[in-house]
Order: sequence, then structure tokens, then C-alpha cells
Amino acid sequence: MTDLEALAELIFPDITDTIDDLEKRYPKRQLNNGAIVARFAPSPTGFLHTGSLFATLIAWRFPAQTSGVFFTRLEDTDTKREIEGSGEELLKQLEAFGIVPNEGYMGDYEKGNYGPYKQSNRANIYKTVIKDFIKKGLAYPCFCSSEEVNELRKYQEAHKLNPGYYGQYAKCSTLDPKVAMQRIKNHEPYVIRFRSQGNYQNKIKITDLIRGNLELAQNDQHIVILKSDGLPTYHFAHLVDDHFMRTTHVTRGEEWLPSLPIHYELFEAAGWEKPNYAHLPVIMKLDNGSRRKLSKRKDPEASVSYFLENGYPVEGVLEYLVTIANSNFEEWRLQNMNANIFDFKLSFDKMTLDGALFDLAKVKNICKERLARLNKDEFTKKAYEFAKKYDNNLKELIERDENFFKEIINIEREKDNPRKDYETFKDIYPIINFFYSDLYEKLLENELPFNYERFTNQTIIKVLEAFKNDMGLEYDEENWFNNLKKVTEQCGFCSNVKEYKKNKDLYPGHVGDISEIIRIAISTRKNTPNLYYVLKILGKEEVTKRINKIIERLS
RNA sequence: GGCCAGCUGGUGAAGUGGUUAACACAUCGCCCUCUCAAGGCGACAUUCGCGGGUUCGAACCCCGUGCUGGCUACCA
Repeated sequence: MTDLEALAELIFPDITDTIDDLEKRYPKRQLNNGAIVARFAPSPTGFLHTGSLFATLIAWRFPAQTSGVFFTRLEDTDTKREIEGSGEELLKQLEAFGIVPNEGYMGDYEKGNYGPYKQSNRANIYKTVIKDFIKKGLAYPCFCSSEEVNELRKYQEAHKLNPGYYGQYAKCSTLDPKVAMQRIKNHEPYVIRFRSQGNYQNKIKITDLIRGNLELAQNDQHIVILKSDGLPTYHFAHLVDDHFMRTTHVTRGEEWLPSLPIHYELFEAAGWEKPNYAHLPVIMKLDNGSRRKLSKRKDPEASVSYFLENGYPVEGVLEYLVTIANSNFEEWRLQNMNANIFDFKLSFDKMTLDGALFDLAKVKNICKERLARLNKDEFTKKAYEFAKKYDNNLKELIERDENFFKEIINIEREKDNPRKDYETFKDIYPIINFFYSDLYEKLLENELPFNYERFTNQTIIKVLEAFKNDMGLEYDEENWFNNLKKVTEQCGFCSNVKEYKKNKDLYPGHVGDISEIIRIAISTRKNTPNLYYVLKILGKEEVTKRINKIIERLS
């Protein structure tokens, strides 16, 4: 046994697997040519960030477009920052957006043959690879304390040297394995470092699917690959996991771009094929004139729960994210207003390079458009889903009489240019509440917005009486309006607005004023959807009741 | 400080040597209209971070420079 082998045995006496064993246990995936295997690999450090949702969307769609595999992996190697239960929460929120992994960490269980999918349960796999690395001299134990490393950094900074543990400063890299073994036997604490062969002066060519070809300095850092707590660092976990989980495309935030040379060297040292890399732009926010990352602490819209709680339709949010991902999407949408968003094929080369500023106004606009294009059944179903969780008033309304609800929200829906009343499901209740008699009664407690400056109570009563006696609800919309014009004239008002504007003195008001009086009487509001449909839905009897009530109140 | 990336209107952006610098959101007008929501029409970058250069011609090519963001951990 060589010294290095002895060292490896001393450090990992319990590891009996070899790399070959792992290769067999996690064989290459049998997939079609061009199938993409990508993953979402969150750290359980809090609720889902809007930027993570963006990254997930991309990691999810590419496999979906190529009959590949989208899996989740929980990167819980930083035990200090971990927030209990957030892993499960992350998966739930993803599901709320319709994103369900094909395999991987699913919250309370795992699915698939390439697990475990929780890094804390993969310690032995990492150790197997590290044991091999040590035997080959690619990794070594380092006994330097964090104080020593800090001192080194200070010294390097003072002397304008590149900081870090590398080259001549990598003290433990030249330690005789025999000495190392002795120190381990003496229970000295240590970490495992990677022995870099790189030279910072050399450039390596790397390829990013989004950014194209780049040149970066070779890595020369002897990075820590196994922390003193026995868990790997990100870099090493990435190497091992994405190799043995057979990831073909690593999609991640652009903050990883600078460490790409480390990953390249790691893959080359292991002798494994590198995955493709796509470094995604980060979603930004304008703050006092400067850009910064969307921050969960400062920006409510940085947490996807914000959208869920406020009733944004998930397809609207997703669609917005697609517009930032591929700007040619908007053009496509214009041609395909009613198509499913995922009929659009995302591509890496159309992806934006700089971090987009998050534009809530645009999100709202898209949501409004999407909500308008849902048919009444879909709309009701989704509204109810939302209401059950976040809007009791709305929930009660839908449960009370689903068909009545559908009738209301179906006003001028299901046509080429549907009404766009709602940006979010939260908007529904305050817009439609007056349709319900008991809620209408409640609204009556407020002052009614009649135009008392122009019309006396007597005039309003006269108009309401006239309308009550001849509503014209038996006609279609056009003839109903003609009938209303007739009533208008009976009241001495002008049935033509233009005409009225020319001779204001001849009439007390015009047909629009009549409409407003009726509208306020039956809804307590100045603005409602098309009056004809509102009247039709309420029905003659209810309208009569409401009008009588108002007449009584004004008398 | 060093390294990397990015910089086209308020926002997302198209654009790769010759365009009136697309389109969408927002904003502001006007029109339509029984209100609202829409819809229609129009305005909104004399100019592509800035300065030079190459060229008959530059947002696009070259050289400088500035700004913004990221990285520079036993965090991911």
C-alpha cells in the first residue's frame, strides 16, 4: 500500500465503495438524443425567491421540450443557514405554479433512481470520490486553522498578491502523507482540499450556452472540498452530484460564472465529461437609481408567496418570466393570443444577458390578459382555489351559488376581445359583491354617489319610476338600449349624448345620466360592467326591489 | 484592489456596417362609448454609457474610458 492509499484508508476507513461501484449504481440515462437533464437545486434557506422561480422555470422547460428529465436536489450542506421545513415549502410553492419534477427531492419523499437527492444523505458518495482523489494525490488533508488562513489572506492583500490558498501558500499540499497521518491520529482538526494543478496566468476557454465563448483565468486555488463537518462544499457536490445524477445542462445564476474554472478543473481531474452550462441572468430591482438583486427583505414581490397570496394567476406570473427569459416570446404571444404558453419553445440563444428589472406593472397587465382569456369554468375553478386559501369572502360567494357566480364573471367573457376587469383573483370580490342582495344591502349603508348637484331627489325618483315600469329586459342588448332611449325621452331627457352636448339647456340630462341613475340605484356604484347584462343577471324582480328601496330612501 | 459579465426610451427589448432605431408594458393626448373595462388612432430615444478612431456610411468594427452587477469563504 502506498502512503497515499494508507492516508485515504486512515481518513475514510468505512468507505468500501469505489468509483466504479458508483458508476454502476448510477448508470447513464437511456434517453433520446438531445434529451436534456436539468435540475433545480435549492438550499433550504427560506421560501421560494422569484429569481429561483425564474431559474426553475428554465430548468423545467428544457427537459420538458426534449423529453428529458427535470429533477430536484436539496443542497443542504450549509447546516448553519438551514431553515427547518423550508425544503418542503419550496416544493409546495413550485407545485402551486404547476412545476412538478420528474424525479428527485419531493419534499416529504424522494422519487427516482439517482438518489439520495438530499445532499446531507449523500455523504458516503462524496467520501467515496474524495477517497479516490486522495489516493491519486488530487486531494489532501489541510490542517490550517481558519485563523491561519485569514492571516495568509491579510498578508497577501498587504503585498498585493492574489489572495487564497494556492501554489507556495498551500502549505499543507506539500505535507508528507506520513506526517499528515500522524497529525490525524493526534486528532488535529482538518479539512480536505483539492490539489489544483492550474496556473492563474493561463486562460481557459469555456462555453456558456447563453453567453457563448469566454476566456477565464485557470483555477489555481486549492479549494476546500470537504468541510470539517464532513459535508462537501458546493463545488465538490456539484461535481459529484451532477455527474452521478447524469445532468446534461447545469442552469444556475450568473453568480456562478466566476467559479466555472474550478468546476472545469474538478471535472477534468475526475476524468468525467463536463455538463453544459447556462448561467442565467439575475432579476433586479431599481432602488434609488441603482440596480440591485430583488431582495426578499425589501421587496414583497421577491417572494413567490406574494403572488400566490394576492391572487395573481400563476400562468400570468410564469408568462411574465418567460417574457424576460426569451423576449421573442411577446411577439409569438401576439400571434397566438389563446395558445398555451408552453407551446412556445424556449431557447438559450434568445436569452437575455443582463439582469432584467422586475416590472410589476407588466406582470399585472399580463395577468389581466390571461384572466380575461380563461373561460368561465376555468376562471371559477382557479378563483375558488385561490379563495379557499386566501379569500374567505370570495370563497363564500362561490360556494353559495356557483352558477350565479359564473354568470356574473362571464359578462362579456368568452369572446375575441373579452372584458379585462381583473388583474388578480383578489379583485373579484370588491367588483362583484353588489350582485348579491345581502351585500348590496350592506353597500346601501354608504352614501349613494348620485349627482345631487344636477338632479334633485324628485328627478331621480321620476327616472327610476319610469324605468321600473319599462325595463325592456325582454329585448336583446340593442333593443334594450333603444327602449331605454324611449324611457329617456319620456323623462324629458335627451336620448342622444351628442345632441345633448349641443343644446344643454334644452334638457335636464341625457341617456348617460339616466343610465348612471339606474346603475347607482341597483349597484350603489358609478361604474359597473355593461348595464344590460347586470340587469339581466339580477332579474326584473330583484331590480324592482332595489329600485323601490332607493325610491323609498329618497322620498 | 484583482478577475468576470453587462450597458439601446420610465421598463422589457429588436437590431451583428446603409432601418423614419421594430414591438410590448407604462405614461400622456384624441376618438369611440350609457359608466367602467376594453378597442382604435397618435405622442413619447435627433439617438444606442462616454470619448476618440476605421469607413462614403457605425448602435453594430477597433482603441480608450465610465458606470452597474457578480465573484474574490470550511455560503450556496
